[in-house]
Amino acid sequence: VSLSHDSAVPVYRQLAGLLRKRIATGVLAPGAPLPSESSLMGEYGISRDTVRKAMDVLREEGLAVTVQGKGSYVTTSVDSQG
Amino acid sequence: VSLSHDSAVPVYRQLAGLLRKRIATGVLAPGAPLPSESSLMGEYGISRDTVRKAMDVLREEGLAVTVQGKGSYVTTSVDSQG
DNA sequence: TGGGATTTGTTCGTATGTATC
DNA sequence: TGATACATACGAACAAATCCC
Repeated sequence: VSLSHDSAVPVYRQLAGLLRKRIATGVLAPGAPLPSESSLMGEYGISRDTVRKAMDVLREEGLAVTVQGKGSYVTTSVDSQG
Repeated sequence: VSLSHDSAVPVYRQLAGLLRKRIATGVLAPGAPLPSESSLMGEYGISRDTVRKAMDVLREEGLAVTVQGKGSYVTTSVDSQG
């Protein structure tokens, strides 16, 4: 699995889609920690800025929650307020 | 206070003028921090590029100084070298 | 109590591409 | 052609929260 800079789809959206699929398929279960920013940077050879934009997307979609100093986690029922 | 895209005056110059007035009237005193790029982006619904162009104008006029990782500040006497 | 490592939060610096006027 | 404006992407610095020893 890799990301392309030669795509019409921005890299940060490609990464968001990739993580979204892991969540949808249960590879990342509710409450599970998502990879840290630095690990995603290293794994895909992208900048922190791009990683964070991808996380922004997932948070807006309600799929992830982030805690400063800890990390990001797949949303659980208690994280949802709807 | 808002900015218009339907003006002969570019948005970045409108923003520069708006901040210049705040400085002139003392709303923003010497040494005071100016709003961050992201807050100005959000407040006026404009891009970072446009915000930065406005700050360029203020710096050229000697009204503001900018420090990476910190922010921009209204010029004080010690900031001036003339 | 303290210090270091890890992680996220926020800020500015720079470059490139695209679209519009 | 050039100025304006937005989006994307990578860097760099500083700040704050967490965790562990």
